Amino acid sequence: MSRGNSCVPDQVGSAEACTILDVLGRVSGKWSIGILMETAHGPVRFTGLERAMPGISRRMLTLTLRNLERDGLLERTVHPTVPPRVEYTATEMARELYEHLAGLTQWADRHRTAVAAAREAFDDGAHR
Amino acid sequence: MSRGNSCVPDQVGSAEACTILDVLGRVSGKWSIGILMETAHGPVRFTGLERAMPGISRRMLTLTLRNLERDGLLERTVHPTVPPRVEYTATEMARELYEHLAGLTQWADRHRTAVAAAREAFDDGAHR
DNA sequence: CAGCATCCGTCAGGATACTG
DNA sequence: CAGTATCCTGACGGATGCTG
Repeated sequence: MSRGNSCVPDQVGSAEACTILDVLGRVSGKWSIGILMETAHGPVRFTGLERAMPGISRRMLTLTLRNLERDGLLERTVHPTVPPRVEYTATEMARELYEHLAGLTQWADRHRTAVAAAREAFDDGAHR
Repeated sequence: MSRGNSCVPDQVGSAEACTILDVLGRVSGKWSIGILMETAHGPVRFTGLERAMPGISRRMLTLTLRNLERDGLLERTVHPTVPPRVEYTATEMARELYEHLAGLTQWADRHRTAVAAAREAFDDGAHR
């Protein structure tokens, strides 16, 4: 999903589609949602997040945190101690967003078997 | 977003995060949502979709249609006439999904200015 | 501890030509 | 008309080493 989407307006229903794409772009990264979930219930430190998201690289953790902070979804608090201590917390806005995402989860749960069946049927009939 | 996500289970809240990522993966493509909107209210032909989505390439139109069909979100009907005539319609499942996506649009609308402000503040303080 | 810099592989997606 | 087949580019994301 490209950031900086300029959303050209001469398209049927584009305004709505672009808005959705815009917000999806904010959370469709591989780690964004996990981090939002992790920070939803209070401050978490950098290392804490690293442990909570097995497999994430330092680079991606930093990048994802920066993007979420930039959009106002995460609050970053630096305690000027030594060693440094940085805490991340999801903003109210982010928690609201998560509520809507939960709606998608419910949809997925309801139609899980239907989707699986459709896939099987499709992949099945394909190579024949 | 990688398809075929195996969703390793030894992660905090991973089940939920994976479910969301899974459904997001289905619609976070550049054209998926636009096509779902276009086909939500009745059958549309290939060329019709091509016209309705300015900028899309034949390749991406075909790929997106195939993926949506594979997941059971689109129904593909071939009329064996000459010239060929193929029609696509969103399934009931897809229309339900779109309802939930609309929730995201509302969130975006409510927080549009807040997000813009956060970005400006962030980008502003960055190079100083 | 909490990062930034660098290199590199993979893949979504664009452009274009060809076909049943 | 409705695709398939190639080629190509850029963005996303992984691995690793260095630092205030």
